[in-house]
Amino acid sequence: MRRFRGEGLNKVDSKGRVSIPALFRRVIEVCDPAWTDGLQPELVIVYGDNRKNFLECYTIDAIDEVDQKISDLPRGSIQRKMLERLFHGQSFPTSVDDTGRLVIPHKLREKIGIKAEAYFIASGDTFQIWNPETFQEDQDKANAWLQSLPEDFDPLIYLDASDRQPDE
Amino acid sequence: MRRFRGEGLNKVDSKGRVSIPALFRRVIEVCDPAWTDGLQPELVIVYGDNRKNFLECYTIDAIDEVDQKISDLPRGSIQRKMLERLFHGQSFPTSVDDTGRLVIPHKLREKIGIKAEAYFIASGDTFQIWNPETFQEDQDKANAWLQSLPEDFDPLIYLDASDRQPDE
DNA sequence: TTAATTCCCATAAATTCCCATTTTTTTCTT
DNA sequence: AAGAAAAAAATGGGAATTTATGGGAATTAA
Repeated sequence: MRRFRGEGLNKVDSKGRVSIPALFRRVIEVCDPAWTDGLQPELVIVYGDNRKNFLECYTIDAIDEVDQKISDLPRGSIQRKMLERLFHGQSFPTSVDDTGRLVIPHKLREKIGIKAEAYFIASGDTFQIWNPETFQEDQDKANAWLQSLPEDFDPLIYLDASDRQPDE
Repeated sequence: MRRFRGEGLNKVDSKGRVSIPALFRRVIEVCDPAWTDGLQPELVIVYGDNRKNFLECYTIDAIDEVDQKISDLPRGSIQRKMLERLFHGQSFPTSVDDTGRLVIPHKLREKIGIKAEAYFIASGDTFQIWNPETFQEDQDKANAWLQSLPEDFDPLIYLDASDRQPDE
């Protein structure tokens, strides 16, 4: 399973069109089982979690995996209802056009405050679309936190945490 | 099997006509075995569960699946009787007209309190029609619940629950 | 025969498609 | 290693199509 990597800043035109970073397009293509050369690879934009001020973009493979897990949850459970609303309701299926662009609907642009430019950043098997200023603020916070750590602290130490039990 | 995805808010006119979000129409078409280009694709509105304040719309494929399961239940059982009443009796078969609209009968509009606008939201292999205000109230509750969770809580964590055994 | 429903047509706005140009990156050649 | 040529990526604009919506005539039902 290919993963997204990298970041990018592109212009958004008056129709809401924006180029997807070329590296991302390769991943979107490979992760759409129905895609073949010449077709427009599909993806799904999830936007419903109002605690997040960015759009989360899923490949078809990634969203299929989520859908499968949702359908494994008990019918009628509150968790299932919430996740169905978020991933089935508050999401937007779309595709990459033949010039490598995506159309972000007006409503979604408004939601995250995108005007003339959109910032893209990889996040594992999804990527995020931010208003550049909003992202910068978030990044500043992250940097401040890093600054607060000891000079020789290595963030990689966190990786080992996943080997341990929760109460360790 | 295609699934519904997305949401939409459309006007209801004095005749009860309302446009179905275009993305939903594609799914309704594909999931009607009898449909072919030019025909009006069919669907079924289920409205009998009075604990729900929305209409649930089934594609032909989806309702066929439900019918099959009902007919597998023992004749005369209380379960079968209930489901037959709900899905066979308290349901309304209809079709999408050639301008992409649906007519919601007066009785059904009244039942869920629809006046000038109808809100559509996907829910897997069905979609729901709500009075916009009613949905918003429901969504406000969901949001409040999300807000009450820890800052970094990810609803996706529920998905992993399906990997575990029930008593784990 | 009134009222309700269906059918048919019209239009404005939004979206998609198609093509052209610019910019950036890569490759080739000297 | 520099510059030229080629390829790929990003961007812009207009035409064509689709969507959402409104209204009237024809048809059906009560």
